[in-house]
Amino acid sequence: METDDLKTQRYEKIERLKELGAQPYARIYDRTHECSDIVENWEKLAKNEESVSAAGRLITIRNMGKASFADMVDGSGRVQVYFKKNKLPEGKYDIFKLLDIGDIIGVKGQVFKTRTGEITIFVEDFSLLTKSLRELPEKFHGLRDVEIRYRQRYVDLIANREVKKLFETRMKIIRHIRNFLADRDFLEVETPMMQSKPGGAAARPFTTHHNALDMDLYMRVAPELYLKRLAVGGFERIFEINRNFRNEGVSTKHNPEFTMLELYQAYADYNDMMDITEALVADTVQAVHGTLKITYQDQELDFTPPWTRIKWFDAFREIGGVDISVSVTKDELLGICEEKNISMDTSLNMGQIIDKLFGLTVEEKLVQPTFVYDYPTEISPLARQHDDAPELTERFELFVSAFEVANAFTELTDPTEQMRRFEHQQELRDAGDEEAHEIDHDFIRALQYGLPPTGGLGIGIDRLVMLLTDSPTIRDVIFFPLLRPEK
RNA sequence: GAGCCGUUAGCUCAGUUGGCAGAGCACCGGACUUUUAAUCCGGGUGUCCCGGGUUCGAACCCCGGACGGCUCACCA
Repeated sequence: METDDLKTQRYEKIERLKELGAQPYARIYDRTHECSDIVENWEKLAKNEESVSAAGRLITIRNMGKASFADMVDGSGRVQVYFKKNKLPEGKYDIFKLLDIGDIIGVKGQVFKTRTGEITIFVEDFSLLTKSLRELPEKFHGLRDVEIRYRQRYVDLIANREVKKLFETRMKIIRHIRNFLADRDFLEVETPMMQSKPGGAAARPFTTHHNALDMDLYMRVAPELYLKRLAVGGFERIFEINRNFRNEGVSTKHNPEFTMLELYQAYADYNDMMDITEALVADTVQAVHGTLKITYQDQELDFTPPWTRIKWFDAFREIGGVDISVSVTKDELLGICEEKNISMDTSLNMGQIIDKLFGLTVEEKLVQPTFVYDYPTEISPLARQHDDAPELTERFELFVSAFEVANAFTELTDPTEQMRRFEHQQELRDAGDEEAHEIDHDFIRALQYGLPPTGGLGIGIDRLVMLLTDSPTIRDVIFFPLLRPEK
């Protein structure tokens, strides 16, 4: 046999099937049960001698001459099917013999239990519904090659059932979060993904172009500034779960497009945001695992509230071993880096250095859920400063297993102060910090109409899903992670 | 963007000192009417990622490239 030709073989089989009266690509099939229903309710079904119909993909075939067993899976699970030549309509067994692993079929028959105890459909009649032209990966080892798994996720989902389960968990987590927020009277809204001015986070955007209007547009790096505009408009409890796009590195924790929850609550502050974060995450962990203690990459994580809350400068000193105050100078910081053998790009600005140093000395040690709060104003351009300490903001981040999961603050509502912050950002930008904010005059205008005191929260959904599914890389929780094109 | 590692049959993987390209599953042919990674007999289906080089001879050694993974950098 020539090589090319599994597909050739299968095209030939299609012709033979057609000659035998089978349609290789059927329109529809009426099912009475899903596979798992049949397995769960088999006693009743067998006793009543009910004829059931089910459909699914053949994943194994054990041929024994004039009879054969096969396993069939549908969206619910797996069931065994039994084809016996003299129980099928005349000539139908010849059609069965032309079926391959990977084909999708519909079967009709009675349920019974084999002498080895396997619940099985005794097929009285069946139809080919969709012929498969490609071989599925080997049944025993499954599909391991991560490149094929990510590029051809459809094969991964067929070959590795636990991958399908993982994504089902992802969807359940998101649904759970939506329900949690709906129960608390939050409305889900949608704001622009394409923005003429990207804002709301310190990140480099993707650029695109609108032809008819001949204008450059940016894929959003965050919905924040639009959501706050809606808060100005009178929406007191809103959230958005949607994609953000950042034109930055790809890693086990970063994909260029990722899913973010942002929520805003009027007449609330960052303490309320800590409470809602704790409740939302703990509730979701409980819903997925039935417990608040889970394992992530061999680490025990305990989500039982209350979680540790530590001030940013206290964390820096107690956990990072960096004893500084908010009046620290750039030279002092660089001295500390040298002392600690941390290589630091000296051209970075003050905020970038202090943020990076915090990341390197503190974050990696925050394994159990920990709120770090009261961030420097320098690195928090959209957060409200403390009344009695304007160099600090009412902002926190949540860390779990050494990575950031949430970021929240009491929103800055004073348009004059916001303008000052934007102007400072613009200076940083002019000095070479490409991630610093541009001035958004319309956002200032919105604040001038009056944003009520508001608390805001962002949670990285992909990272939360990683934690709850014990996934070592973000690519495992995104159906189609970004890869370079093939060939 | 940098360093390290990987790429061999549809899939999972071996491949000796540089000397005819291998196994299991899948697939094809045959046997088998309750199997469970069914079993038994027969069959190897290949651009060894790509392009150069060294050599009598390269999957193997050297150079360049592609894609992927990990670590770092950047970030969430």
